[in-house]
Amino acid sequence: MQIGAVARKSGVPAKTIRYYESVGLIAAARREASGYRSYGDPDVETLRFIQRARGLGFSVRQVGDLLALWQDRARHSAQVKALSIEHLAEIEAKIAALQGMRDTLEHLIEGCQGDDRPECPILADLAGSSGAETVK
Amino acid sequence: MQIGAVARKSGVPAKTIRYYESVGLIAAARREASGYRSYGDPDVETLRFIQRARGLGFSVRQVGDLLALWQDRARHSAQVKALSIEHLAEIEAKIAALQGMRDTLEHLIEGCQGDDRPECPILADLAGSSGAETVK
DNA sequence: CTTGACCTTCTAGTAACTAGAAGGTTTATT
DNA sequence: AATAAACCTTCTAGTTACTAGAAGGTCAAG
Repeated sequence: MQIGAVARKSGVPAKTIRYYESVGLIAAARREASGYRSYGDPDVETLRFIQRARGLGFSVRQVGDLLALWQDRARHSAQVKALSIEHLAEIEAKIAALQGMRDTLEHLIEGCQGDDRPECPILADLAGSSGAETVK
Repeated sequence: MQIGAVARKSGVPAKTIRYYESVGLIAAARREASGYRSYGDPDVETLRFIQRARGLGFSVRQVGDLLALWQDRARHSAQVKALSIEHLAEIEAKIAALQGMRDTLEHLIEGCQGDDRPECPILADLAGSSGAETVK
């Protein structure tokens, strides 16, 4: 299989596959006589695994760790769980930060007339007019 | 005031102030005979404004727009409101995406024993074992 | 023998900084 | 005067995870 076919089957763009190879997330592919990369079905599986893990927000580095565990028959599920819990915490922190922004923003937007006059509590807040503070 | 003082007063690191200048978010500062950048109190206010807007998640580009509106006496609050609503939508989209990840991840983590055995529903899911799907 | 669909590598751009290097200026102290 | 400490300057490069584009090689069909 050439890279285009793997890309179609896995859903990972060919450019991204080359990128993953370049950063060492996946092993360098065998080459055909032409110099074209050559893949097999297991490679498609690997790319799908990567795709899903990335979809859950794991960083490429974390995906590398997961991949290693996946391919390690002697792994302990505790390792996978620990990695996942760590990532979950990061996600929750991001959610909390975004919710803080959302709440403040919603509040400010509500207070803004949104007409052709210049008065605007959003700008007033950003300017530091002591009003509703930009989240603590 | 030199850049270090403004940095302390505004809370924006000197390097970041230079960066903001380099990308045109703030005007190039006047220079002292020495070549050092020179600032006044209004500059501190501007940087605080930027700081707060960034804290609400506005992109540097958006902050530039907000800054322009802030300094425009003829602005319409509707413009500010529109920009903010747009940004709020982006934030909510991010929150939703992260919540999807969190829910899936939580579910998978719950199902994982986390012991010294290799069986792991997290890896199984990533491998595409049809189980709990990686969010729809 | 040319067209089209593939493939290759390499460079650079994206967002928003941050770190570090190499070196100039100012102020205080010896 | 010399020197040290604390500032400041510019420039380069690294961070994350790709993506776009350029220039060019390969292969099958017409």
